[in-house]
Amino acid sequence: MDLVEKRISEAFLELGERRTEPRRLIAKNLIRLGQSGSVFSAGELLRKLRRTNPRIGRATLYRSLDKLVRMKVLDRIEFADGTHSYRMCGSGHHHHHLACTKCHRVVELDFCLELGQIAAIGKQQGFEIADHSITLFGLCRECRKESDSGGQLRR
Amino acid sequence: MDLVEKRISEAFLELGERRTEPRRLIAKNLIRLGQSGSVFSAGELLRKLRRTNPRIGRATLYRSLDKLVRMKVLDRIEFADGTHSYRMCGSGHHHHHLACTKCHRVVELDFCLELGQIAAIGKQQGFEIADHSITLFGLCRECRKESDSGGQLRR
DNA sequence: ATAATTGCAAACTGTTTGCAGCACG
DNA sequence: CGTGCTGCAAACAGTTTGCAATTAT
Repeated sequence: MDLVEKRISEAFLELGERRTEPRRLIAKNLIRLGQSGSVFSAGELLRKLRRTNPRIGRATLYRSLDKLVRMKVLDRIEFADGTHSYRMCGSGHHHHHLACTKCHRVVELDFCLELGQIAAIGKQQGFEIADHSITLFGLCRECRKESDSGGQLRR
Repeated sequence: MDLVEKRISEAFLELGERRTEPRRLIAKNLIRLGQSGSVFSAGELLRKLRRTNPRIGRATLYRSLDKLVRMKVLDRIEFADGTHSYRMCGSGHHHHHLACTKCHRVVELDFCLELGQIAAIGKQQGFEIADHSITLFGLCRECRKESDSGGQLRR
């Protein structure tokens, strides 16, 4: 928790500089969101921030999110339908995601491709591979239950 | 080539029904795009369609693209920056992508995760996993050359 | 001081919707 | 002929930009 807090402020420091009020507020909220493992959209977070500080600017938030994603403190998860959400990285290290296509719940996964595999593909295709993303899609336990018990409407 | 043509018209048939002029035009263009392996955005394709038929509607194209993606005739590739492009599937079967972060060139890859691995994760997390996507990101040969020879500006 | 950062409003991009009329079968 | 499909225009969501005012250092 203090770890995350530190990573956030460091991230802000590293690119921008100043320790400002809006950034503090954003950090505070992200830390809480990190602890609960929540998945959220920019809009949702903005609404939440504005409950505390109604005058916080949309652009300010977007600028911060960008920064934090680039610093890999924040994950941006792309869903199959083209939408995306944010989520604090639970761990500092490389990982992938398992996402529920119905409720957009997201689980962090530790598994990965083998490095040799990636290297081989890179060489074969003449690409210098810098990164990769793996996302598994499906229904989570809860959403599965709901669909099981009789489709959209029960009688 | 006739394979693809067939898959496109079948896809149109399967969901919608009618063999209409705009759909024919879209199919024709997609076949060509499939042959050249090009990656394109909805907007680009719309512009191209309108060179032949300036009155073709934006919505018509979007509706068709949706359909074709759902039928897996067309791939929608999500880039790390949140944008996406389309590309005809070169092969009918399951595959993944390697994308250039600079020019958005895309290569189709045959490799995949092991089924056992996916099953294990699903069981462990209580998810019913239905699908997954893997995208490798990096610089393609051409873009690598450009960046090598002296950053943004040479003297 | 002074440069970074902010809030605001307007602009923008890409996509979706509602609907009257057209045209496929 | 009837209904599915189309083109249009307007609406929409999410994000970005330009800028004058504000604020951290």
